[in-house]
Amino acid sequence: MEDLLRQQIEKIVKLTDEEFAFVLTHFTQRQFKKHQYVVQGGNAAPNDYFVLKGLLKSFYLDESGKMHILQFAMEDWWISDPQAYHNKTLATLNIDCLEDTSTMYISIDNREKLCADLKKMEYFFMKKTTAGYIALQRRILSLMSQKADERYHQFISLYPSLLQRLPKALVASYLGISRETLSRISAV
Amino acid sequence: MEDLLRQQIEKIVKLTDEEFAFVLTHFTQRQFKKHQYVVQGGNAAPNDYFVLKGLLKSFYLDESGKMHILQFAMEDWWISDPQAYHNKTLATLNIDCLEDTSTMYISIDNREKLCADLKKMEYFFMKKTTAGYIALQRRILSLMSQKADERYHQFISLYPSLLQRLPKALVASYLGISRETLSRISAV
DNA sequence: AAATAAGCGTGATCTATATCACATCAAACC
DNA sequence: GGTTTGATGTGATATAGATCACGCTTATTT
Repeated sequence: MEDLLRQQIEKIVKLTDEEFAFVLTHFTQRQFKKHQYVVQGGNAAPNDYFVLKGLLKSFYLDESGKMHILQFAMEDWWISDPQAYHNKTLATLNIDCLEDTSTMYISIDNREKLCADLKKMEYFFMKKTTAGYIALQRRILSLMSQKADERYHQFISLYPSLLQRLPKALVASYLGISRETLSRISAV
Repeated sequence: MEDLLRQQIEKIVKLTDEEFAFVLTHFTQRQFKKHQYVVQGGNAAPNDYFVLKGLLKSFYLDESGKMHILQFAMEDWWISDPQAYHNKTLATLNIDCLEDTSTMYISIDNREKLCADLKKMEYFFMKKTTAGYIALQRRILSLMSQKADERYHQFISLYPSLLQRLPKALVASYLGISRETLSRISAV
């Protein structure tokens, strides 16, 4: 099962069995059930979760109580409150499970140790973060330059498998539109 | 003048004079004039620019020709087309100068060499990228959860000095609102 | 098996913001 | 020094999308 993690890392840096075993000592496994919270706003959130199985969402609740979804994470994806994680502050985001979920997480302290001791892993995280940065920039452009229907169609073509596991209302929230408007958009 | 760069790096990692001299060998200085393009969509964009003096913007032109500003960069900031830079692909963004500008840039190849030879610098870039990721996530939330006037007021309090150097129409484009709407928002 | 909640669609209405159209003033340029 | 260009404000109008309100169906829960 940890193979999933190794495969992902090895897409970027090659590891010996010993090195991967060493990497693994920095991770902890943890299971969650559907509806269970992984991170709650106001609490510490010192872990970054790699998803082995299942589906989660991270979201922000604004002053009026409206939910805004920042990210989904399914198999082979990572999820955290990055600000709380890297700056060791309290979470402003929430993360909960849309399905029963199995994860491996690494604490920020373990990550810092791992990067110090195995520079390959620092390189891996660098690549991962850079790719994430580029994806976020694309999402900003999409929010600024595209209409609701264009964003929905882009989502459909970008994440067809994810779409099938999500209620439409959550997709709408991720895209920054109301569920009623999304419901009126033709899927094709 | 390179002091500005050294100061920024040393906020995160300490460098000896020799190390900084070595870092500097990976950078090149370049001046640009107001209105001059630094990166043009469709061309290669293999450099990341650190601003010593001046002001630039990066922007995307959508199919209808409308401009969407992703970023400004003034003294002590960095600017590039991250996707073109890291993936060594052609630029989809444009970068031009709002004032006469003086920069130091590092090519992606030099950056890779520098990170390989001086791990401290890999750590520095890691921190910088992570901070950027967090900032982009905040901007996404702001676009999704805040009204035009709230975003404008947040911009004013976040970047008061930048505001004074920018025409309002560019601020509006950065915030994802029309210049007319921004003009109708009271500044206080 | 009944009861409650979640998911989805759809009509009616409202509203924030875009768009179009000018006018004014300052700045840059020939 | 006169002229084009850029920057800003503001009225009038249009519209994408939000919000409110309802019904129907399918899952969960007890």
